[in-house]
Amino acid sequence: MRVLDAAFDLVGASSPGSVSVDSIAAAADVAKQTIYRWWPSRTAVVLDALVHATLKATPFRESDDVRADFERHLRSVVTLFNSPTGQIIRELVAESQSDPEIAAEFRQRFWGPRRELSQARLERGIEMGQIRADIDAEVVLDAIYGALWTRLMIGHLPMRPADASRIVDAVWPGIAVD
Amino acid sequence: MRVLDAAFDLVGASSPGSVSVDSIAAAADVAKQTIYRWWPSRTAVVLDALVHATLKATPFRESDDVRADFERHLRSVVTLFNSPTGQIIRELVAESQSDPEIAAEFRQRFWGPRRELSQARLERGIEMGQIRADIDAEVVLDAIYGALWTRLMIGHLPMRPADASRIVDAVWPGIAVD
DNA sequence: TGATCAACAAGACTCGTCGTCTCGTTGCTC
DNA sequence: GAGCAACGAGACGACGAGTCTTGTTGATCA
Repeated sequence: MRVLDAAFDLVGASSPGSVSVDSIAAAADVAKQTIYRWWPSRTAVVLDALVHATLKATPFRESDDVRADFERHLRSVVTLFNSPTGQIIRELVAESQSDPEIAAEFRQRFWGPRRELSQARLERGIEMGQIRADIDAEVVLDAIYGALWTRLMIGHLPMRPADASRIVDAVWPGIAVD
Repeated sequence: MRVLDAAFDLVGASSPGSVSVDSIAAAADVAKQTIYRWWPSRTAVVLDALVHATLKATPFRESDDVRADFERHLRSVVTLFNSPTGQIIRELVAESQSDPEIAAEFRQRFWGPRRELSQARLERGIEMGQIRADIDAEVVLDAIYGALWTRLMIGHLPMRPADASRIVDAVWPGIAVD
């Protein structure tokens, strides 16, 4: 879809919030009305572009070492956040603050599926005897991934692949068996 | 300052992004030009209102038990995020995504000072022999506080005081001595 | 071949908000 | 009481979201 590609390129390349529907329409060589025929709002286009572009991004590899799997996955999240996709995510989270519907849809279509993958990996780790069974999975995942999400949204520090290891270093002793 | 009070009340009470300069001016019984005489932009007013309202909020108590201090502080952050101030923070982080100047000022005036307090407490903990000296302080703080910041910005789960304890439970074994 | 119709491009339009500008008023200072 | 800075009130221009109109295209079916 030309519209989604144009939205992805424009939002990913420039600073969030600076991309108008007119510019997306112009870049996609499409009439504005055509965009509103298929999407209810500007942000819905951007959300669709994000979901469309990240369907296969950052998969969760399942080896026999849960900790290594998490570290690997965190590393791919760092790469994703540092890519144009990171700009799009920033824009959508920003928009979510003033639009509950976008917030709900963002959680349902982007956040939820990824959270479920992480959660499933955590539970498998428990079954495999590598992770304690009495942890609060939500809190643990918020601590692990929240570190990166916060850097994405606040921008107080850059994200580097090595940070993935350090995050796991910080959290793992609290959840590992023994 | 009537303008700051009005901005705080309006933004804190309604959903972020729905408060215009006109409505702030009307609520403060002030001409719009007066606002622009003292602040460069709408968001600057909101940021000022936030800083003004939280000068003394969530202090860091320093007992001889670093872990208890962090848990207590996290609890106060939960309260802050669940209050109208949380709405204002959400709005400012959202605005930061499209305005680098606001982002920089938000980090400098709100995020920075609070981060320094946490960092200082962490370092004192190291001196006191309760925290390992080889931790990455930034990553540890991002994991601890990022869990709450992420819930604030994504809204996937509510924040409850008990979560403060669980966050500390999850992270502490990774940073405590022994 | 020709009628029908949905999707389309182009662009005018309304509406709300940001930020600027003008003008007349207030209240303080010398 | 003259001068002046801050003020209230409100008009104004710019801009982007979303709607609406008009004329065109291209596929389907008789």
